Amino acid sequence: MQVLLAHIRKFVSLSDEEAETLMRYVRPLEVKKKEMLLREGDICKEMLFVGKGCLRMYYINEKGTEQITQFALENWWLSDYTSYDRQQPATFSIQAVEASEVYAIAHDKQDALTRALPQMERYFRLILQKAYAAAQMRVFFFHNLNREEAYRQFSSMFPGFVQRIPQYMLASYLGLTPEYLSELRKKR
Amino acid sequence: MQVLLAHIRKFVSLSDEEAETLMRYVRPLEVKKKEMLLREGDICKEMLFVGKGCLRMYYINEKGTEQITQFALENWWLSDYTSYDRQQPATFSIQAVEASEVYAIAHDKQDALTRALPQMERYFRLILQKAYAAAQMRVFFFHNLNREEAYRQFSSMFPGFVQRIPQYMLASYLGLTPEYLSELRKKR
DNA sequence: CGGGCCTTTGACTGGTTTCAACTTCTGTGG
DNA sequence: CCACAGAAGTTGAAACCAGTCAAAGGCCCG
Repeated sequence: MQVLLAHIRKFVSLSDEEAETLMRYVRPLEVKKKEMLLREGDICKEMLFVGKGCLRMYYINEKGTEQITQFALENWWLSDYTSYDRQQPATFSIQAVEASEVYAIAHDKQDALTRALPQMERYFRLILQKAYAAAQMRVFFFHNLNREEAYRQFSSMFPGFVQRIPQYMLASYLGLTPEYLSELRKKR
Repeated sequence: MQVLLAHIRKFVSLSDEEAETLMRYVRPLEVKKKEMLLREGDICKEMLFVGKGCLRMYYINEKGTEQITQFALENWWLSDYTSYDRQQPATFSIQAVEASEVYAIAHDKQDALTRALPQMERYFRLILQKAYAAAQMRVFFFHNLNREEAYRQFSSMFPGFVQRIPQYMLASYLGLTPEYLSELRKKR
């Protein structure tokens, strides 16, 4: 829980007493590798914060293969926000890539939380602003670069992460086939 | 200004008196077609709300051609959020596609605004949540569909909008060449 | 009415996918 | 602790989606 508190305190102030209050609205959970946190079609009832480990969000495309749209590492929030915002069936599934420590805030408790701790409204605004900014930059990169350049760029930006996940997941995230990624790796 | 007030009131309550207060923090501006609202390299000092008209966000890629990453129509907010959030030089430029009515909120006034009207913190959180949700769905569509399908999907989702903008801008936004788009239009 | 920008057309090119077969790695039960 | 089955990664050939380039035609706006 300390990881989450530390993250929040980077954006807003929170006394020890307020931290106590906060913890009553947070559900901590330990998940095993490959454990599912959200299934396509279910309602996304919680926002998920990764304290330790790694999650992925994906869907099954028409060819029947998994297409990864997002990873979440330490200190990132992950949700199907369309499902969360409107409480409608999810487009995406969320699964643990590694054994992970996750902290969840439920949609139906978020109102009460922000009433109890108004500064949390600001915190959520700021993390969403950063997440949206990252999404804009992602469009920039993947429009601008071809697949090969995208792979090299991504590898050099997150060298540790590339080792951490299976290659076929990286291929899926970058939008290329495992075969082609294999060819690129051979080249250099 | 009524358009903005109406939009805010869809998410949070705002008395007439509070609306008065709000207006002191908003800069309304009329822009002509092709007028620039942000240039790459400048600091994005404001969030922009489109009351009427249409804006586009773009950058110049290494080949020297404009690459559009986003459009904003009526009731949408647009900014280079990386630049806005960290007050650092912008990656993108923003320009009016049509003559437009725009309402701007300055970064250095946003704090004072949310102190004067705490419910605005909630408003911004909610519109960012929706914007981020839309960004997630966009990744879903454009990973899943090939260029032809993306074009047909987009045309059927926003038939009016496709008429409203020049073809080369649509091509740029969808990430294909004007020549190829022309070929697709001929086909059906 | 003219000039420049937008759109169309066609030939050629290449980056990337698909498919199928083979090899290597990994984890689970005996 | 080893064996083995399934999962993950590699290789190569053939096909295709989409880009590039060049040139001509259409259309908007001054």
